[in-house]
Amino acid sequence: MPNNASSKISEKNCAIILRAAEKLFAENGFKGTSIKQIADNAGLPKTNVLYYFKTKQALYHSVLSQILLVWNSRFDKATENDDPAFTLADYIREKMQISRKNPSASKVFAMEILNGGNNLSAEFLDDHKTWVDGRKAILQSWIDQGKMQAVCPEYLLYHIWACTQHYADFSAQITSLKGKTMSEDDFTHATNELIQLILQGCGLSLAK
Amino acid sequence: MPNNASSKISEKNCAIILRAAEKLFAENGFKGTSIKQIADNAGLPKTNVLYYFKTKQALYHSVLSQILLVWNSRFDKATENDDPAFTLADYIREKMQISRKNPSASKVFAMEILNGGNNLSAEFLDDHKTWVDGRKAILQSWIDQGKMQAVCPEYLLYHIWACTQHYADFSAQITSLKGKTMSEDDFTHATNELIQLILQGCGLSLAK
DNA sequence: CAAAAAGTAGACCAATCGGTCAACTTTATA
DNA sequence: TATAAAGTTGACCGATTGGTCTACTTTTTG
Repeated sequence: MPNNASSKISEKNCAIILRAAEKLFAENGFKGTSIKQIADNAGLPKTNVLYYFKTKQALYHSVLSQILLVWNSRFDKATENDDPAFTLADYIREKMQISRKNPSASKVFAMEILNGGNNLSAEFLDDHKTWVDGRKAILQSWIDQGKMQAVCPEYLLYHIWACTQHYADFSAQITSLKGKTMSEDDFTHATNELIQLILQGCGLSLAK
Repeated sequence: MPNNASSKISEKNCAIILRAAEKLFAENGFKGTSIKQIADNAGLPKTNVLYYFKTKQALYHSVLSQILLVWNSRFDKATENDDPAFTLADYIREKMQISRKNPSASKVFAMEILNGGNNLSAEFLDDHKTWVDGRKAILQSWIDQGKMQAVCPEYLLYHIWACTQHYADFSAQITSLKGKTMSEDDFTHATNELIQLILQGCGLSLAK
């Protein structure tokens, strides 16, 4: 567990371990995943995993913070002067891409929240709240400017998260209903349907 | 584990055990919950739990099927002649009520799907697909009749599920952001916002 | 090139877990 | 009320788990 990602070996092995751990935690949960499983999946002996990550909890925390680190978006930098329709459509597209490209990350996060979110740092929670407050303010200003219909910004955000994350978290259900996993085209279709639903639901449109 | 819910004692104890198990499975997952914990929570010795439910898996399956049993809705009996706006609003209201009244059930189901859904019976999966196919047909007929805008019925269902279940499954995140748990009024507000979003997103309105 | 640091790895351990067994008490029934 | 069935319970067991210890090899570095 080199704090400064020193050597090449350490960097490579940690990455392999984190990838294996993320996948297994997503499939079987924290308690349902053993260090041995992670080690086998990473092609390393168990002791080696414990060498880089002192405890299973520490490894889980690393997986979690690695996931949260990547979750930034162009919406982060949106301003009152931006166009709501374009900005929201863009945000939805980004979140759908994350669900498509990294479903395991979404699942681990979902499971963490589902179980109470007690492993999320106060720091992350603070940052998250700050981000949400910022987005709410921008949405409200768009509403005040008459750029979009008066909806509650907070619940709008919840609904966007819910729908986009659903395609990662509930992929097993969708696969079962479709009889096959969602293709690239299916994802594009779902994304367009969702953008249309949300924008129109807020009285917005992408048409120029 | 009396198959025919014979005696009063069996009935009562099974109910207590199932309630405790549902709560704990929702909080800690299948592997994260021990029979001892369930027994303690139910106020019974561990052996007694194993007397009614032969294995932990069997208990989990009982919890799961008990959850699925309750999930019927007035939408089940909707027809082509019904009003889409009213029917969908009603369905959303029902699903939001379930999230409010029985969040643990929703969480257990979510976790099951998240982990692949391998504990759901082929029978349930079949019934579920039949239900979805039926709803899709009704939605499509509403569209064909010009009663609502042309949206993909399948994805619309996904989005309704995603949003309504979000309020149960991600309650920890919402609580963290709000600084308090959602009140009855908050839930009503969220429900109205969601109904407005979905209906308007489908070109519908509740106004007479 | 030698010493230190980093990485690898098997043996091992205490704790916990799911589940069994046998002995007992309570409840239902003929 | 006698007998069977249902319910209760502690003792116990093998398997798995997270984690430690020690010894070894490889890599880095002065």
